Amino acid sequence: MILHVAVPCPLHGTFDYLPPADGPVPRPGMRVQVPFGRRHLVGLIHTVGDSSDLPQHQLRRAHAILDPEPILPADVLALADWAARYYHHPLGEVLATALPVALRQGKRARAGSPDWWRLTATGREPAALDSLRRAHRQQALLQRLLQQPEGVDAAELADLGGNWRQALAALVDKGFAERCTPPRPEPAPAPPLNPDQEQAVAVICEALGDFHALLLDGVTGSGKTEVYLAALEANLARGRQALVLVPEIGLTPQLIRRFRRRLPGRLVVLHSGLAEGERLQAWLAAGSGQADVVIGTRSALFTPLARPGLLIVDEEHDLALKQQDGFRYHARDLAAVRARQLGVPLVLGSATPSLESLYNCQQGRYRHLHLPRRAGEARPPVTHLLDIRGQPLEAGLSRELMQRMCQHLDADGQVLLFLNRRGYAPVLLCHACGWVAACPRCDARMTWHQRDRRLRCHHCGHERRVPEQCQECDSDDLRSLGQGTEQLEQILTARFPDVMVARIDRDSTRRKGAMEQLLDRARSGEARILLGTQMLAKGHHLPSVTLVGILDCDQGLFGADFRAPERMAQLITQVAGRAGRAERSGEVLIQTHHPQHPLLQLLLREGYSRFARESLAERQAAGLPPYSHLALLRAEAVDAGPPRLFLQEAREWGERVSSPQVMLMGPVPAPMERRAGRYRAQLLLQAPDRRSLHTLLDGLVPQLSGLPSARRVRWSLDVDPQEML
DNA sequence: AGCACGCCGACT
DNA sequence: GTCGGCGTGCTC
Repeated sequence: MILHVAVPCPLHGTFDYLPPADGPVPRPGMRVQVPFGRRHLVGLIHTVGDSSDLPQHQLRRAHAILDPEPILPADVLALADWAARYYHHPLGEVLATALPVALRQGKRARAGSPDWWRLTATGREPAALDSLRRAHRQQALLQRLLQQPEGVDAAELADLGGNWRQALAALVDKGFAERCTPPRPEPAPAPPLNPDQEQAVAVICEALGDFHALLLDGVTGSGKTEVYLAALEANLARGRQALVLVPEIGLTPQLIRRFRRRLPGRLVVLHSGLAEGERLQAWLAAGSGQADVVIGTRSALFTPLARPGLLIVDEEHDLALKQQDGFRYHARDLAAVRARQLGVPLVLGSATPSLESLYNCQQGRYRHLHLPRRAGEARPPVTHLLDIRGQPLEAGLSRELMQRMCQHLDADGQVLLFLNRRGYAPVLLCHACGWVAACPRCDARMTWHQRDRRLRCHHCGHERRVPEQCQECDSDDLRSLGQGTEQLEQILTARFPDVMVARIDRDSTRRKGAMEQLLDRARSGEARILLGTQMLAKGHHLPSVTLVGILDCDQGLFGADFRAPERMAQLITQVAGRAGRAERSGEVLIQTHHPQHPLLQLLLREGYSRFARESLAERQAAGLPPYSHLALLRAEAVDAGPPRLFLQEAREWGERVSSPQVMLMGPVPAPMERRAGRYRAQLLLQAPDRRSLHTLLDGLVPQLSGLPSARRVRWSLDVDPQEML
């Protein structure tokens, strides 16, 4: 018997071992402890065979099988295989992303007791709460537990932040709280669906039990979540589990709470922010079938499911679904592979679907479901461009936008301002000599953060104090250029002293729970001006926003990346979607220096779907994805020479093995050549069809690691790159 | 990746 | 004479 084992190393293929002398019968999907060179690694049995390409005497014996049963089912192994081949990434590393850290390290895969807690009879007595007057954390926790006497999932207690575990232990010590079994609460009733939603739900339910790919294309506020919930309920009623992927878990606490309230089964959450043990327990609960719904970020795609029935990818256009380093997979694309393998439907949801998914609809590969109307009474917002050419601006705000803000605030409305630049100002400039503060490690300027008197590079994280004088001429006339969210907040606080301003960006939400707190203030109406970056654009339900202002959309019009216009359109549409979601209709104002720009005109006059259709036609004419296929070979090093040399050699190899229809472009320096102290370059491969691209990569990738120049660089291959940076 | 081996320069 | 720099090779 020969074990073909995948080991967590950047090496392609599997390694052959003799089975251990004793222990369980080895089967694919079990972990094995193996000697590897001078080390001992935890590998995964990929296949069990009866022969090896190597002579018997070169094989070593595995030390031990670590699992009594496979921890990965055949479908996850098959998915990993497919992904390793498609992304040309070492199988062992692919499988490593599939496993929770605890299992990668060889810990036992044992399900613990459920992490659910409730108050004891003593704990429910008023005296208990009184006795905790001096222990705020314990008091808050007890109050939280009082709300749900039948028990609370520890994952929800984490919302309390801080050291809640310690407080819980104290309550248990006092005899106030105890562990309990998860109750099955009565789910909250579903609101009535409108005909479009009904129709979408009907199609999804019809598809249950077989593979179908469905694109749920619903304008913001159209009630996609209700469609998911209805589909999840139907799937649960068939006794099946579901997997729901979201771009970033930090942005979806509301969604999770809603799922918990509404779904009858047990829901587990999987993301990188969880403690190792929590993550393992959630993962095991999915694999054993104890969890009914798994909601997680991209790596949750690899979660074993005992009785899978439905896959959902929410915000399928979102970039965060594609891993940007190491094993660069796209969770949406792999979800399609997994759904097909499992024979279950895949639902991709978005208000601004990716061009790739729309193309798949055109080709008849995906079925296109539309939710063209907002749910309930909500009407679509009215959108206008504000021509700011030659206009005086204050912190980036035009007079007209300021006036409209006043009107909306006077009318008891709420205002949301979007500015995609955090910090006080993106440039610090010497007015005497023109010197600007630049990052020593990147080809980029440092952003001035006035509040903590520091300059920060947003590309590498490099920080320094704000200099008092110019570093070139010693002048102390340093000025800022451009504006960021911090400056905007300052101006608004000064201009509207009676109105609370909530700034939501990476700096103001760094603290755990800070974002939820700020959003709560917005939702309660306490804060009436909200301003922020990207993170404000994503899916938050802010029902009383009546005016949305986009301060600067012009970068999106002239991006170097061919996907820049599509990203801009998605962002504008998503931000605009925050306005007028309840009974009030909303207004959206977009400041621009290019009011006549055809892309903006098209988006505003015709809407996102029409914009997307036109963009697809342009892609077709230009032979760009999805009408062709790309792979990007990147290399970086402390010096500029080695990356170019490596890529040049790669190109020469590529030309030798490739068919003439595959184009090799480069090597060229990356758009920001120096970043974090390293010079970066790239080689772009473009092919009219997947097959010729992959034939080339099949021949090329094995050569690369053997190249002498490969040792002098860090290189990586990105199949279907989403960003050319 | 990790960890060895190996071959050259500056130190107790 | 050694300690250690990182170039090179290998892992079933």
